[in-house]
Amino acid sequence: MRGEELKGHLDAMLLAALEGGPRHGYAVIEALRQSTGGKLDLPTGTIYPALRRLEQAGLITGSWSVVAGRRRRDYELTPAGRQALSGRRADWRDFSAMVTAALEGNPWPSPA
Amino acid sequence: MRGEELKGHLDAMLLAALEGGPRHGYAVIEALRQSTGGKLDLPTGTIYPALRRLEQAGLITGSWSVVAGRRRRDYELTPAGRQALSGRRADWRDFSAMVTAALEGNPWPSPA
DNA sequence: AGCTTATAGATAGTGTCACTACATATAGCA
DNA sequence: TGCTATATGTAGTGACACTATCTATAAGCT
Repeated sequence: MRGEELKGHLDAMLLAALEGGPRHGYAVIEALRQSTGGKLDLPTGTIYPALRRLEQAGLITGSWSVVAGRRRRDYELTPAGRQALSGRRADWRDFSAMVTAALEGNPWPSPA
Repeated sequence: MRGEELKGHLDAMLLAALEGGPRHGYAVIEALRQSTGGKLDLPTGTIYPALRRLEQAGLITGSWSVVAGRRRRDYELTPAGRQALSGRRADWRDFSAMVTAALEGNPWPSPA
């Protein structure tokens, strides 16, 4: 999966991955890997900065915990995050419909 | 339409806009505006550099002409461009299926 | 004891690319 | 004379997902 393609859509997917309940970064990676049948395999260098960005934006809140001797930062959707998620989903529907329309284009040529 | 969202998908749309026959940059903008019901309204600062990039990549070829006293650069798909277009269309189908899957996610929580 | 893998997090730096803002020029209309 | 549409172009910016690298613990294998 070429990197550029993802631009602008990552946040929506991260929020969606947290919709089912709190998750830490590593678990988000796995959740997305599972829900996309292995197609989306995000590097840690992508996910951790992105989660910070979402936290700073107030869309998720993080809290530290220690499980099996390993520290985790669990993230949870805020109300604003839930709202943002539904907005992003709508955006995606619009966007994908638009691109699909552009790719289907005009069956017959209408030359300038 | 936020700019970042488009990243990586613009080339496919430009190639698609040229599929019905040669077009110059300005006409490509209008073609995409029409085929997307006005949703995609590309600025000239986006389209002209992008067409250059595609030309340099060998996916389209351009030629100057003068119509009604105005000079135009008409672009046409090369065989490589047609091949690239069908590849990009397939990429888009995969990509959009992946994002949709990620956004639908898991209905019930499966906490880590 | 030593090695590898999985788990878990982080950051510095890079590269791509669509964008804004601006500049140029012709044609047609009011 | 000015405005709009047509037509192309460049310089510079900013966003952001990426690569590469680092730290650290636990579990499993040999």
